[in-house]
Amino acid sequence: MRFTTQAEYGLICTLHLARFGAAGPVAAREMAEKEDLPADYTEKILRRLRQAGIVTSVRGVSGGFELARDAREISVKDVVEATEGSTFEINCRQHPVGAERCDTTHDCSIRPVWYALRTKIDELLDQIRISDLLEGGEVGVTELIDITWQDHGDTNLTMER
Amino acid sequence: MRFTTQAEYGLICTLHLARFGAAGPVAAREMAEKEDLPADYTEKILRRLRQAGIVTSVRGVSGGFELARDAREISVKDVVEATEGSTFEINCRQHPVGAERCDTTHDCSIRPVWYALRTKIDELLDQIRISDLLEGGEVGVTELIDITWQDHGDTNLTMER
DNA sequence: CCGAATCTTGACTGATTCACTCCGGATTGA
DNA sequence: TCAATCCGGAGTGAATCAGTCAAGATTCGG
Repeated sequence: MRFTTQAEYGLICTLHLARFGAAGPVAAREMAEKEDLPADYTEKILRRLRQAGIVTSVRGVSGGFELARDAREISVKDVVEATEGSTFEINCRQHPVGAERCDTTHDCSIRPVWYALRTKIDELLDQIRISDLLEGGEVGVTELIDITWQDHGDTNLTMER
Repeated sequence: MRFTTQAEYGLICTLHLARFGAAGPVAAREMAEKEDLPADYTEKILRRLRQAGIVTSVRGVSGGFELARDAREISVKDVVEATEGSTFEINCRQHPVGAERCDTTHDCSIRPVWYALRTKIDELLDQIRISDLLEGGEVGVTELIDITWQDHGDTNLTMER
């Protein structure tokens, strides 16, 4: 199981706009060149990000793309869902293993595993914002996530231990 | 992102053996028929489970497959890794987005996200054992996982709250 | 108002993966 | 010996992936 290049490119583009987009819209071609990504494909990804409301586009000569909102308000989950369509797909619906077995009326002890997994994945990806990836580099982000995911919303937990 | 049918079939087969395998080895064809799975494909999956040491096989006329160890000692992660090869693949190695960018010497703030996600996924799938899926049905398993995943190994936490 | 730069949409394509099937063989019990 | 089973690997059609390409719409500078 893996994410396709679209999620990766989507994050790279969003991150690029968060870094360099303050001065005004960045052209897709320029972004692709700077990030060393295939130009036409980059345009396609940016289109998806726009359709999802993550970036806005300006047409015309000095047009390009900008973040639609603050980087703190854009999660990795937003970008992944925009580019891949979903974070973790439950097979029961789109790729059922036999119509009967995967019907919701049929009792299946495996199904809760996939739902739990999806919840877990979404929780993590939703916690991580584009702003978190902007500074601190790889080491900084690693430390940040380490803290974040031991938290689960109970802020006293770490201190009490 | 999703798991292929192999993970699903792998779980179904392992679960089948946990349920009905006590009396002796179950033939692949018989299992496929009872579980309504494609016969040849089922054999292939069982082969992978055997190669991973999850099941053992007995050849000859009344041969078949049995669990290699107690169902409590087999996690969903074991089965997924056996059938799919891995739980969550980090693209940086197998599907790098440009050799330079994904080189380990290059600082990449996105990489920690994928590593954190893999850790999360593995944690959950490792906690859930085949024995957990045997009884209680879909509702029972859902409740069990709900409890399990709020635990994170700190057993006092739930009580103290 | 023309043309260059840009975004927009959708069709198209080669490579890979998925979800199987098929076949020839090895092993074992009756 | 023979039938039932497992074993290993090759083969196959369909879907998905990772892009490309072409034709059009929009905007700005001159």
